[in-house]
Amino acid sequence: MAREPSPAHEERLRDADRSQSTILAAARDEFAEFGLGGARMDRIAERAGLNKRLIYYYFDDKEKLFQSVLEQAYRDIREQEMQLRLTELEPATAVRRLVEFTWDYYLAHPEFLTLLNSANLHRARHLAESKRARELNSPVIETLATVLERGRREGTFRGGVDPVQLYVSIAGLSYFYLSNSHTLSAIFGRDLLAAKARSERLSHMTEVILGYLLHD
Amino acid sequence: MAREPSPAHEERLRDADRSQSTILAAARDEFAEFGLGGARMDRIAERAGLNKRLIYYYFDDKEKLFQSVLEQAYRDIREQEMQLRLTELEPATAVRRLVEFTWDYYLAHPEFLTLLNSANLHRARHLAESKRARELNSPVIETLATVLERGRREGTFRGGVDPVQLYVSIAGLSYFYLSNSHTLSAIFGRDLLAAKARSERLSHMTEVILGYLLHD
Amino acid sequence: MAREPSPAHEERLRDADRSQSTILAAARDEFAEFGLGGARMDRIAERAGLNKRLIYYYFDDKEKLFQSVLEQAYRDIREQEMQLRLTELEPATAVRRLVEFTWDYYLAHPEFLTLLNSANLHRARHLAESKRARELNSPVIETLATVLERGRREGTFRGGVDPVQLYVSIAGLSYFYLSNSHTLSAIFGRDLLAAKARSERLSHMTEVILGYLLHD
Amino acid sequence: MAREPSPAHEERLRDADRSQSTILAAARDEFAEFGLGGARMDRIAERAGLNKRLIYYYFDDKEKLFQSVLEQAYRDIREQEMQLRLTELEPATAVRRLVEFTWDYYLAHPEFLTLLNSANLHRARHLAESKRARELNSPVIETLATVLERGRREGTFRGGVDPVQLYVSIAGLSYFYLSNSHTLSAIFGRDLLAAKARSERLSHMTEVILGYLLHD
DNA sequence: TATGAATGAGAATTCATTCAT
DNA sequence: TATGAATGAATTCTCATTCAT
Repeated sequence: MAREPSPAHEERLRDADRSQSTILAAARDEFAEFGLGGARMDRIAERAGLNKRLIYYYFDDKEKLFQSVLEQAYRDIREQEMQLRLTELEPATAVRRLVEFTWDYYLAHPEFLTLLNSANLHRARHLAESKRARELNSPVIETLATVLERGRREGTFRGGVDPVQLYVSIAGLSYFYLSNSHTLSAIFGRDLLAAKARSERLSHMTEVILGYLLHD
Repeated sequence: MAREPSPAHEERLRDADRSQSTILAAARDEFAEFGLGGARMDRIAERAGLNKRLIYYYFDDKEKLFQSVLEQAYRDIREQEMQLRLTELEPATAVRRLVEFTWDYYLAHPEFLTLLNSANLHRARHLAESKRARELNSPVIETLATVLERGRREGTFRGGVDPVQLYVSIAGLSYFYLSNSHTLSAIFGRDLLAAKARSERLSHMTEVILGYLLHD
Repeated sequence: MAREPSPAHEERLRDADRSQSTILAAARDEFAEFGLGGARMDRIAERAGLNKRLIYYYFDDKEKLFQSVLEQAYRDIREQEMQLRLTELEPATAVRRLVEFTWDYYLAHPEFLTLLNSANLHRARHLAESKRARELNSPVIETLATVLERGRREGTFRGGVDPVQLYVSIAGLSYFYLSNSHTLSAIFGRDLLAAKARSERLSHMTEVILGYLLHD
Repeated sequence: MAREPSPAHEERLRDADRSQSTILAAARDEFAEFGLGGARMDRIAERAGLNKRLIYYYFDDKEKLFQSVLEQAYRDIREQEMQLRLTELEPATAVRRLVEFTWDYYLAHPEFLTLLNSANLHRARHLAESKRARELNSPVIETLATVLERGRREGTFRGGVDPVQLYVSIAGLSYFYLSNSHTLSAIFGRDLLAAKARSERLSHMTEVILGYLLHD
């Protein structure tokens, strides 16, 4: 007997959705703070203000929960990248914009860095098992290719630049500095996250990337 | 009456040293493979072929063991950096040499990357507690400053380049690619560690750094 | 919407209470037999017929478990003391009654003695941490004060007797004999817990206390 | 070939004796502080400033070491009791002297109390295994019998007093107060070891014992 | 959908004791 | 007589997971 879903049913569904989101957010914070090995299901439940059993109900086990958190993290950054509209800008401005965006996003979402680290520690097993791994590919790569090509045609950019390599380089310049800010700060004996240090880093990175790309 | 240490006594001391080194190596591999949280003292003992109790005898607990492993890892890379003799090379060659060295070292010592990640996940607490943290500073920074200055005076390099920023950038270009090779491979759907991909990456990085530094 | 707890819910709660009581009783016996240091969490779980993990679930750790056992032991003896109704008896009879009660209680609850010894070995740390320490004060002290005062007014008891001192003395006469019965038996070469020895001890103690209190 | 012991040999023997005494003292303190179960062989070696292996060389194992400590503790108090010369005093003075001595000794040797407690927790197994257990019997018992008899003949003491019972009672009055001073202090909320409290306790105990013994 | 109670398999750490010299 | 190195068997405590409702 097919029935119209009752309002009560709908409400329960919304509750269910909300619970899952709450759990995902709590798990993301826990995994980000302690890594996959150090995260505690108990604490995730506590952070979420929900019963531990419910986590298992929705996500089966810790590994699958981590996988879901990881996918969500990728979806989040991809969604932001989608807003960039780089093709509407001058090539140099577009690249500068991408450098800034990457830097700002990593700064605002430090959990993204530690989640990536955890994923890689486990040899990206969690992505390999994800059917949607390829969907997590950045939309920026395509855009960047267009930007590079236009820059080259305009004569401002050098040719022969692989957009994937450039994308990875732009990410790496921010990533290493921020992901390792604690050890670097300890070793250099100064706070790499102070406002001045941050702005100097951003200038440097922009200069490196544009200095490399731009013809003289 | 102070006595000469007997040969037997000396040998025992060497045994003690050897045991500690063996444990450190085993722990390094275990921590690199599973992270601090995922590492198992049992497995470390097994890898070392020594009694688990002995680890505690020499290193007190897991945290201190990790700290020792981390310090050793830094000492290892610093020792290699010391051999570089960059000042004896032309500025551009010196920089190229440093890019290659960094890349090769990370490739040959993937455990260094994961150890760093673990250390940062724990906010470098283990370095902060290390009295020798500042001693872990890279000797290359000084050398790089000299190289940059000479290049600028010769007119081949641009001026105003902070050697620390550049050092971090060179490291970051290799680090991100290698540390995240698993997730990147999954997402791009190709093996980033294949020989061809590796040589392309090295070329790209060198071009980026030298393209940025060199005047035209 | 707050709901009435279901019968099933209530039963589970009762189970929880029952489990905690079972654990407490098992722990009391184990601590009494082996002391705090010699007690084994494994054995407590076995005695309780419950999973070891559950002990930690309810009592956090061994120390807190001991503290709970200790508080319970005090509550038990205080509850019995509360039944004594000493004020309804003649002063001399009341004191005799208290001596007998103390003796009988220690005889019937040898675990109380060893628990006290353990607590003192640890400098009463477990009581100091108990918010309810002061509540464990004996209700008998107050009663004894009344009894002593009435005896003095009647002219049968001597004056100037501190009820706390007397209470401690009455306890001490039984306590030392019973708590140290093993060493004393070994040294004297006779069984201090044989029926005859026990009745002689009770007579002696009563004579000491009343001989001291009573005017002639 | 029987030889005269060489001076060097003698010296070694004295060293050996000294080592054993040092170990015994260290063990006594450790057992007194932590009980038999809580004592650590490592700490005993550390306290003694001697190698742990040496303890096993002289005392076989932890149990035998405890037994030796216990025997030594009894020998110490018996030796002091031997100096009391109670028979040279008036009966009442002699008893008062014994009460004071017991109190002072327990105060000065709190380790004696905890050692006794530990011994009893283990059902005096360590004494039972000692061939010299009966030798540990107090010489005071005999003396006390003489004193009581003389007091009775002089008409100052009541008759029918068992010297063993009295000895136990005198010990018990001090023992309970001091052995349980921590719990009692916590429960009564005042420091039972403060100077004033101590002198009040001694007065009370003397009054109890003499009030019981003395005719009017 | 939601929950408190319960569990088995580990995991870090401890400890008395022995080895080798 | 004396010692530093080494060990196996516990022991406390943890953790992901399941049960029962």
